[in-house]
Amino acid sequence: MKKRITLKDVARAANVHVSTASRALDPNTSHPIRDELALHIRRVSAELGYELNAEAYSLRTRRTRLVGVVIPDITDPVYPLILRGLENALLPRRFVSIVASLDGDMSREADVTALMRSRNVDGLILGSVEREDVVATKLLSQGVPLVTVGRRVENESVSSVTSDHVEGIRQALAHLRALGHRAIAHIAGPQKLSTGADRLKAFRGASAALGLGVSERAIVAADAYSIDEGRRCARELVARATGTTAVVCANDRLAVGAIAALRELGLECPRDLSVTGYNDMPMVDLLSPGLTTVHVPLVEIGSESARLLLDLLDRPEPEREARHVVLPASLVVRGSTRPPPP
Amino acid sequence: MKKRITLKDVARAANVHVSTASRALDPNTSHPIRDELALHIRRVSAELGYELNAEAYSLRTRRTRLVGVVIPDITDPVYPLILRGLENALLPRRFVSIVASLDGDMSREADVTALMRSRNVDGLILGSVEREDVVATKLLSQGVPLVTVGRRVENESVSSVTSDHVEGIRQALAHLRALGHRAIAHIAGPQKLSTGADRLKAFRGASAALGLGVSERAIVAADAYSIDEGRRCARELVARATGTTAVVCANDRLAVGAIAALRELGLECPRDLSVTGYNDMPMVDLLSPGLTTVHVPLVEIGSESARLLLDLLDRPEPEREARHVVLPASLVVRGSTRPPPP
DNA sequence: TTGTAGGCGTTATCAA
DNA sequence: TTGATAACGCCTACAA
Repeated sequence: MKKRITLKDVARAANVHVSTASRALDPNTSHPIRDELALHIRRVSAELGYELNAEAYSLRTRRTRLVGVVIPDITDPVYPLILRGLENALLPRRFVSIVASLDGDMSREADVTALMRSRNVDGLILGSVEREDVVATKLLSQGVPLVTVGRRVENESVSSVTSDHVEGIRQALAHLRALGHRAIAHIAGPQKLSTGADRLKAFRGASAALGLGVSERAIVAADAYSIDEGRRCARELVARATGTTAVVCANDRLAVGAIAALRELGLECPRDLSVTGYNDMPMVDLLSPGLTTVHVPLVEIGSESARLLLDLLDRPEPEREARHVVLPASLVVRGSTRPPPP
Repeated sequence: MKKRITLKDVARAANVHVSTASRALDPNTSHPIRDELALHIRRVSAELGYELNAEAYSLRTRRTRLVGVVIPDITDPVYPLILRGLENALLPRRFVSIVASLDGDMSREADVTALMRSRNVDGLILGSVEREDVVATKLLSQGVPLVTVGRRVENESVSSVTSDHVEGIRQALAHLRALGHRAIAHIAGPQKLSTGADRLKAFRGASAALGLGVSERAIVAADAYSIDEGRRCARELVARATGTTAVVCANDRLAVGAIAALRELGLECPRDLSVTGYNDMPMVDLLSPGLTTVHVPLVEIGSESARLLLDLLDRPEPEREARHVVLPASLVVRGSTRPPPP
């Protein structure tokens, strides 16, 4: 590995002092430099192929242009899309992310964020938070710039980007009702998570608004957004909510598990029971039946959360008010829903 | 944000000089320090909650404990698993990765690796390389520690971790042959990629070994590992390779696309045609029919490649010979294969 | 066995 | 408008 060009090399080649070179290369500080000279220095720098040394810069300025990203489970297909959005927004600003997946083990949250802090990340994007999240709360109190993505914490002073659960769930219910369904069950997400709670609340609200009675026994909450939990909840529903003709699931994985469990019980979707999901994750259009689900702009959710964080970082500490962005969600109808059996 | 504890703080609190503190905290250099004193310093350090400043350390030692990872497309479900393996191997060594997805645009490879180099990554893990990869070749010549994952470059001096294509494809063909198939086609991967070329070669080899004639018109190569290309290739096969009863695909996405295209043409898999994939990516077991495919230990491929890179980094420059790890692959039979129609 | 001093590459402050 | 100098936090000869 050849020795890298440093600022000193550029300065020497341009016959100026390093401090002058430093200023000339940073648009923010190049004002005092004679235009002609600045141009010369920049040219020399380019010729030599000079590149700013990231560590030296960070050591001096205490900015790393590094953001930490924590997600619950990278094998959940929604996260690759969110990550893509993040990158799209981060790279043009020359920020880089270090990503950690908790792989379903929330107890790792503290360790992982500690590791990121030890790397002096400028800010954190958290996709793994619970509604009451001790780690997030502590980070906030320590003044770490924070944005949650996909989920919220109850504390309103943490910025967030989510989808419009109220509208998404409303559309799912309205669609089912229009098909003729009246007894509609809900497989809710974990109530520790804002998504689980928000969608359940949306389910109750929309049911009432559509004149659908909600029986408490037609609601069962999953412990995790997994296919297995979807299976379990579907079995429970079948056992205790007879007469149900449709089930709105809080998430695609729950829906996929539910459909599989129904099949194992001899019930065919959509013939016997209609099922909807949430997220429109990749591949659900290829299943048989294709999943009717609430489409969420996952890539935009990612890029928006990065933008929110960059915004925070651009602002001086006192002006860092939290913002809450809600992106539109809308139903996409496929094969897993149809009118109820006669 | 409170001021962080520095080594100087620890030294002051422990009544020693910073150099002593530095030595005491690094197991490699603590030999000269009096055991008792070293212990004391470590205790003080822990009490104060001292953490090494990553940038200062890197600036001084030219090591960042950062590795760059380049993958072709993060929305391809095989990569999240590979990334998980990478993390598993990297985190215990306190290495962190910065990941970039090319999103199918190979021309970004140079920029992305340049960005990573500008961040002074200790090494690179490349999942996106072509067989003749100019970027990889240049990086190698610059002495950058390099490992390719999932794919190889022709240049043998770049370490790689791949699956056993020969055995995987052989098992797929043997299975089809045992079911009674004789006219077996191949949807090959892009021939620019080692996986595409290796699996095609394996297909020819195994066909010969099993006494199956290979008609050249029963082989069509995709331009990318995408569902759409799978569609296109399947249509082409149907048009020109009549009599085919089974098709071995170089990749699951190609297989998924092929099955969809067949259905659009009124051919049902597996009734009319059997199809196999490669990778056993998530969700292919949930499709109808479930995909018979070659299972590849993706997580292990990831962790092994990280281990290979860490190994390189542990070695002094001259001793850095390349290694090529091949992990076992084996067929998992599901619903997409059955005996040919009579 | 411990302390001293210099420097990694950069930016910020102060003089000129 | 430019230059000199110190400092960011750490490691490592070299000296003691």
